[in-house]
Amino acid sequence: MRWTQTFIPTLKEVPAEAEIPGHQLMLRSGMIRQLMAGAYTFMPLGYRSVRKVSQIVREEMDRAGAIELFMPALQPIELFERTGRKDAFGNVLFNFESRRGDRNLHFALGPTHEEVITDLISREIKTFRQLPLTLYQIQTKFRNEERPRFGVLRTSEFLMKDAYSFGTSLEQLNEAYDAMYNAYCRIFERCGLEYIPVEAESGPIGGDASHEFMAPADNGEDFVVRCSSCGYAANQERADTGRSATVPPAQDGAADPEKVDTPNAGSIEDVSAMLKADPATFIKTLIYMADGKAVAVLIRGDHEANEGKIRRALDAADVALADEATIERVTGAPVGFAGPVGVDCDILVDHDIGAVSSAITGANEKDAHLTGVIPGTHFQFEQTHDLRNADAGDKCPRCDDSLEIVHGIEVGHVFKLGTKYSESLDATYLDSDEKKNPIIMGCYGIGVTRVVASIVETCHDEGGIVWPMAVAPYTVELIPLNVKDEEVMTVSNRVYDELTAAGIDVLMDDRDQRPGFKFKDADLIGLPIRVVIGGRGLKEGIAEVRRRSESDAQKVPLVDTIRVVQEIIAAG
RNA sequence: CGGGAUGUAGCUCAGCCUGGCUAGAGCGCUACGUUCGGGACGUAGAGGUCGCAGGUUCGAAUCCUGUCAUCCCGACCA
Repeated sequence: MRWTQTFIPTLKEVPAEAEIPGHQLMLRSGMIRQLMAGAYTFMPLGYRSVRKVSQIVREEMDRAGAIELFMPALQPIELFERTGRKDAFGNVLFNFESRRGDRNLHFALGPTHEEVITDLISREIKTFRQLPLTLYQIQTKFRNEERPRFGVLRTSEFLMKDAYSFGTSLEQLNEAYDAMYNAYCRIFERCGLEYIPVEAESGPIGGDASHEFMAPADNGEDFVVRCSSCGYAANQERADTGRSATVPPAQDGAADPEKVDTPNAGSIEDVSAMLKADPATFIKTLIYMADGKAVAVLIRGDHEANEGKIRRALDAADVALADEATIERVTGAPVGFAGPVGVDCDILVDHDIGAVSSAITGANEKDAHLTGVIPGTHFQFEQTHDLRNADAGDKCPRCDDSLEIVHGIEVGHVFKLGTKYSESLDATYLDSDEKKNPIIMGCYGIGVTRVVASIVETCHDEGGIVWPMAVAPYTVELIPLNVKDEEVMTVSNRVYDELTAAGIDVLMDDRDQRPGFKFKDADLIGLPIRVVIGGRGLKEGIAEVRRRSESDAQKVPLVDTIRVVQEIIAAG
């Protein structure tokens, strides 16, 4: 492709709306343009990378035995009502009505395709002989993001590969899951994207039923907890801590807690400022409703409660913070003054509480707190649990080292669904005993446009993008330094034709611009290999070949140019 | 959805607080000339309903009210 014949509007200045490097670079390199918040046009350059990533995804899905199909983005709302996800998605689901003749039809724009594919399978699959089967598509998804962010990283419309496996047994599910997991590793490796597979929150199936693939990036919205010695990695919601139970014995003759006035100070922050005390000496008492029953959850003041862990500790199906009325009934005080001493419900205690020797807690009385509260003495408990988010420095659950926290971008997710959708949409098969069973499903997603954004976000230097070879919009940027010089252009055109004939994606910057200008743009758009043809080099019969990732160019005899480029490509 | 900020030329921004003649700069763009190996220079130009609507005022980019849009922080995220 010749630059003058395509459409690559680069920007010298950083657009005001872009905050993070990846967004700035995609805008500046002319890869994307914004239409509105959360919706972007992929320009010719950006779209080439999208297609390269899509192609890698497609090849690896095919290799893993998945079969491609293409489903409608436009879907009847009724399917989401049947699975209960109309309410679960809430405002995130685009749904609207439209007239057709004298009828009013109610549609959704697909946020993902479990419903559509399960409905399809329910109609077409009759017998165990037709299974297992894994289907996938690469399609635009729609989610009404409350807050689109970071350019193409978080949008209301995005390109996603979604795959669904259907089987008759847990073994078939595990086989499909493993195949997808391995395919994902290959995909991210081929894309040149650093990734960490992490254990993720997986709902009722538990265990290893869900993994997220995270690209480590400072601007990532997710937190990954990992151990650098044993490789344990999990997202922050899921991560276990290697802490153990500590139940202190009751102390005889310990002084009673002292009540202090804390007018209008209901938060840990307020009270710690008022009493000049470290939040780590507080016990935070959160009143939760677990399957309709109130529970007081005790967490150290400087920690974050984790609802998933609380739910599992209580073996409850549903856990949520209690409403004000419940809190007042249980504690006898307004919100903000709950404490474990004298609270009228069960208590659930985090591991770290046992180690607090003398704590500040709510007094279960308006505008008052207790100091000198001794766990095990002033309130009793028989067991402690892991109830909070993991933190940097916590002990690893698998080895003796400690955990660290890194930011990450979620680029893929594999999930053992089980029979949630097959049951609600009646997707069943007949087994060899002629018995009807729900099909066992898995779902597997990769955000294609998000992968592109993650690569740009993580692969760049001061000058611009530094594309990994496999996903670069073009592999080579060929720069004739002076397009008015006939000899330079003759040679450049020849090299261009030869590179093209060798099957190499080449972009020739044939614009009538000064060399410095073109070099800057070349660094910006960041193609992996730069070939420069200039009058000076021509006198010596050489071209300059430079990898974008290296600072020095090598002088190559003109006749060897193609070979050298091919060698660089082969070396990756 | 809660909090904060911004909206002036294609882009980046000044001007607004303290209202006043024809609304500015740099970059980009057009023409001509000089230049030509890391974002050149000169000359001459084009380009603006100051987001939109209403109000206050003799007079509004500037003050007030509303509204829309975008961005940031937080909540949410099958």
